[in-house]
This record gives sequence, C-alpha cells and structure tokens, in this order.
Amino acid sequence: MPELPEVETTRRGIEPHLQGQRVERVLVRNASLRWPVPDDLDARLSGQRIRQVERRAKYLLIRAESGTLLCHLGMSGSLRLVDAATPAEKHEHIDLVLANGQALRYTDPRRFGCMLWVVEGEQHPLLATLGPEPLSNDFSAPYLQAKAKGRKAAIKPFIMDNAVVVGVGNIYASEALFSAGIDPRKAAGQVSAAKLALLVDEIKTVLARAIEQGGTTLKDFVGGDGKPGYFQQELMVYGRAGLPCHTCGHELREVKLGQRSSVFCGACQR
DNA sequence: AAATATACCTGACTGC
DNA sequence: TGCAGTCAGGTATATT
Repeated sequence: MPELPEVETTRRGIEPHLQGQRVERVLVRNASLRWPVPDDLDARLSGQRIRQVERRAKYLLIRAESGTLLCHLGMSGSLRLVDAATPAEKHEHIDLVLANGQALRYTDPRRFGCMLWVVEGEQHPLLATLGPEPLSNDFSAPYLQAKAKGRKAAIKPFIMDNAVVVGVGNIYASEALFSAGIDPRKAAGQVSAAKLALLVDEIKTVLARAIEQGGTTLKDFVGGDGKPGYFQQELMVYGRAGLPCHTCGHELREVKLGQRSSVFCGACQR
C-alpha cells in the first residue's frame, strides 16, 4: 500500500517525464474510484502543459495551466509512464495521453484512490484540514507535545490521524513506535515529553530512510511496472505478530487499535 | 470536541 | 478443484 515514501518516490519518478509536456487527452476507462472521476476531466485538462508534480500528504498534485489534478493512490494504486499505444490491462483505469506519444497510466485494482480536478486558485476541501508534513520543521517535538496534551486516544491512532501529522500509515506508525520504545496503546497525553520528542525523530528517520531506499532500489516508472520498492526496509514489528522481537527475543503481540492491527513488543515498548 | 464506527473494494489467503 | 468466507488497509464521513 502506498505510504508516504512510495508516493514521494512516485512523484520523483514521474515528474521528469511530465514537466513541460502537453496533455493531448484524458482517457477514462473506469470512472468509479473512491469518488467518481469528473466526466469533464478530459475537457478541463486537454491541451494544457504540465508545470510540475507536487505532493501533499499522500496526495499527488499534478499542476497544469488552469488547474491541478489531485490524485491519491489509495491502497493499491500506482502511476507509471507507458507508450500510449500499449493496450490497457484490467485495472488500468486512466491514461493521461501526452503529445509526445507517452501516457501516464493510473492503475488501481481496489479503486480506493481518486483523480479529481481543482480549478486554479481554489483549495480542495480534502487538503484543508491536513496537519503538518512529517519531514517538515513544522512537525517538531514542541508541536507534538502541545497537540498530545490531554488527549486520551491511544498514541498509535493519534499519530495516524491526518489532522495531527500526515502520511504516517499503519506500517510506519508501528515501526516508529517500536524504535521510540512506546507502547502503542498508551494514551497520547500520557506519553512523556521526552518520548514524544524521540517519536518525532523516529518518524522522520523511518520515512526519510524509506524514501532514500525508494530512490535507489526503485522501480522503473517508464515502461516497467511502476511499483516503487515497497517496504524494502527491514520491518521490526509490522507483520511479525507471534515472532520473536529482533531486539530482545520476546514474543511480539498483536492488538487492535482504532480498527487497525498493531504489533508491538511488550518488553521493549512501554 | 473528541472518540469511535462505518463504508468504500478486491486480491490474497483460509477452511471446507 | 472450487467455492464461500475473512482480512487488510487510507481516509472521509457519520454517529455517539
């Protein structure tokens, strides 16, 4: 599932191929994503040049001349460049056909993603309430300490809350909490200031390392499968319930927090 | 206001 | 072999 590092890797992979290119047309084979793909998308975007590709949280913002294509990969989505003549397979729902004969192809088997149009100068409601970017200076120890104050929600769902900090999904939340030695069940307001500061560092570290690996081990965004090097990094707890902790050997436990499975070490995380 | 539950969807896996 | 059932998971939204 694309987490923030995969989205950033995708951004870096596709931007060089899109920048300055003119969109010839938009081919929508299946418009039923999380929200319907606007039926006037082709009319809105065709003929325009793509200026740049940005990222906000796990959203990709493909900036064109009169507006922005707002794209989310959901859990199973991916984007890659193909020759526009390449026949589309089952879950390849959308093509941004470029004037140079290539196409940016959107694939999403589970259709949890979205592809929306935002008119230039407007802000989409989806982006309005997002918290700070985890790798920015706005996401700091003082910020998280203030935000956590008095909060009774468990720390894991708390840091997965997009209003607190964006882009921290189940995998990286689990891994960062392990690295910081924090019990994922502990109320956010009860975690010490020192541990919250450590958590901020660990979130930044785990995400930055994953992006770095994405840049090296990565995938082929042109012609290839377009799948970033998902989860190349060694996972300490995620998906390892019942197995021994890599640090102390204690058997890793699994609990549900906010409907999400959470694996942790009862000895290392307190 | 905050916490919790629900819905969306389908591939992968489990058990019969 | 095949079928039915379960689960995962990001995030908006509804409900308590």
